Formats: sequence, structure tokens, C-alpha cells
Amino acid sequence: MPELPEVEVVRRGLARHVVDRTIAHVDVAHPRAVRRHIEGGDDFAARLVGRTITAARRRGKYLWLELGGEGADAVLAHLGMSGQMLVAAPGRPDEKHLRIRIAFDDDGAHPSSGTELRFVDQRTFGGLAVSPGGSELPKELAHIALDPLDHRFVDEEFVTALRRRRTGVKRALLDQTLISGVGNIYADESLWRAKLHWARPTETMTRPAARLLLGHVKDVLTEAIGAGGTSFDALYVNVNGESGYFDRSLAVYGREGEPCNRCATIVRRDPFMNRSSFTCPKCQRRPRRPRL
DNA sequence: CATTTATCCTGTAAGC
DNA sequence: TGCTTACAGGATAAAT
Repeated sequence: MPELPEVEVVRRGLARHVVDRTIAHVDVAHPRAVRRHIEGGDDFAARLVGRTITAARRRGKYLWLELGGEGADAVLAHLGMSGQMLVAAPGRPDEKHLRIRIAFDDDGAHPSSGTELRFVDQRTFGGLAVSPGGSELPKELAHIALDPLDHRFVDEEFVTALRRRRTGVKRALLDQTLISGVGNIYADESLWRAKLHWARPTETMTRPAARLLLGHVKDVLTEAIGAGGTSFDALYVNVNGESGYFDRSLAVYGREGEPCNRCATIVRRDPFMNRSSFTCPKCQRRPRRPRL
């Protein structure tokens, strides 16, 4: 599932393969993939043709491709649960869930000349849209907090904001308006490293405890990027179709019934927000007054 | 206003 | 074997 590390790996692939290339054709095969582009698929395509991609950027789980020329618009993308950005040879057979195809007008100078960009998305929670230019950050992302790997992220502001919340610590980690980029997998991994239960009320966390948690969040995200991301359900791949291998380093996520790496206690799974939370019941004590 | 819940979607796997 | 059901979960609209 694409969280910050997976999106960052994809962003790096896009920076390598499509930046400095000019768009020649755009085919929208499924309207749902551009549902956030209010003007529709035809307008989406028309706005891209002839534009040159000048940069690939990311905040949290969002990424965007900056477009040169008038307007300085951007193609804003979210991978949702199963979105893939694939760099493919044009002759390769279409993927079953191919949603958008972007072809380029290459003169042979770019190392990736001749390839096309495909947005493939099985569960259709992801999508692309053109975001009007004029600001450094696409305006649709104004409510998305800085992610913890952004150099502008201020640790002490996060610590203060976290402790001001009146909710469970995992809910807070998943709140993209508080800290962006963390999803279910890395939330569980960070909490395990910090020895915190997901239902721990944020208001009971000390500042040092919050700092330690944040440090673990940064560590796990950084390590996962280094491993090429987590391909737990094989729906996540990089732009070349390759899986990441951080799943081998997961301590609790998806390990129900297996022994904790620290104390060998059996990892348990709890229902949480229409999904699951994985914890070691010994390392991560359930609070007396849990906030679900 | 702050917080929580329901909803979107499809493929896989478990259960009967 | 074949059908039904549960599950995966990010973002957001709607509800509390």
C-alpha cells in the first residue's frame, strides 16, 4: 500500500524517467481516474499535450509533476490503495487496470526516450488531476501537513500539536492534517518501535515520549525508502514494475500469530477504524483508559 | 470547532 | 465445486 516511502520511490522513478520530456498524447481509459479533475478527461488530456514535465515533487502521499510553459500547472497524483505509475515500452500489452496512458514527444536525447507513462490502478482509489499553477504547493494540498522527512518539518511543533489532540495516538499519526505520509503499515511499525499502544490517549503522552515516537516514525520511513518500499500485497511496485522488500523488515504489521521480534509474545490483531492494528500485547500495553 | 464514521472500489481468500 | 462474505484501506463527505 503506497504510503510515504512507496510514493517517494515512485517520485524518484518519475524524476529519472519523465522529467524533461514533453507530452505528446494522453488517453484516459477510465473516467474515475480523473474524477478529481472536474472538467473531465478530455480537458485533462488537452491541458497536458505539448507541456514539458519540469520536476517531480511530493508531500506526504501526494506527488505532482510540474509542467513548464504558461500557467506552470502541475499534474497532481494520488496512488490511493493500488495506484501504479509505470514506465513502459509502448508495445507492451496493456495492463488489465490501465487507467491513463501518457505518451511523449521524444527527440532521442532523453535516456528514457521511447517509453510511455501508464497509470494503473486496480481499486480505483487513486487518480490524477491538473492543478492550476501560481503557487509552490498545489492548492489542493493546502490542508496536508508537512511530512516528517521535509526539511521544513518542525519537530517541536508536531509534539505540541499531538499532545493538544484528544484522540488515540494512532488516529493522530494517520491524520494527514497533523503529519502526512504515515499510513496503517508505518503507523503500526512506529508504535511498536516506540512501545506504544495504538489506543494511547494523545493527551497523556509526555513531550519526550512524543519526540521518541516521531524519531521512530522518521527512522522507519527512511529505512523503508532504502528498501524500495513495502510490497505487502504485491499491488505496490516502482515505475519499473519491481517490488520493494521492506515487508521482510516489518515487526508487527501482517504478523498476527507470529512471535514478537523483541519478546516472542504472539502478535495480535485488533479491529481499528474499519481496518486492523497489529501489536505486541506485552511490549505495547493497552492503556487503562483507551481512546479508540 | 473537533472528532468520528461511512463510503468509494475490486481482487483474493476464507467459510459454508 | 460454487457461491457468499470478509477483508485490504486513503481521503473525504457527512454525521455526531
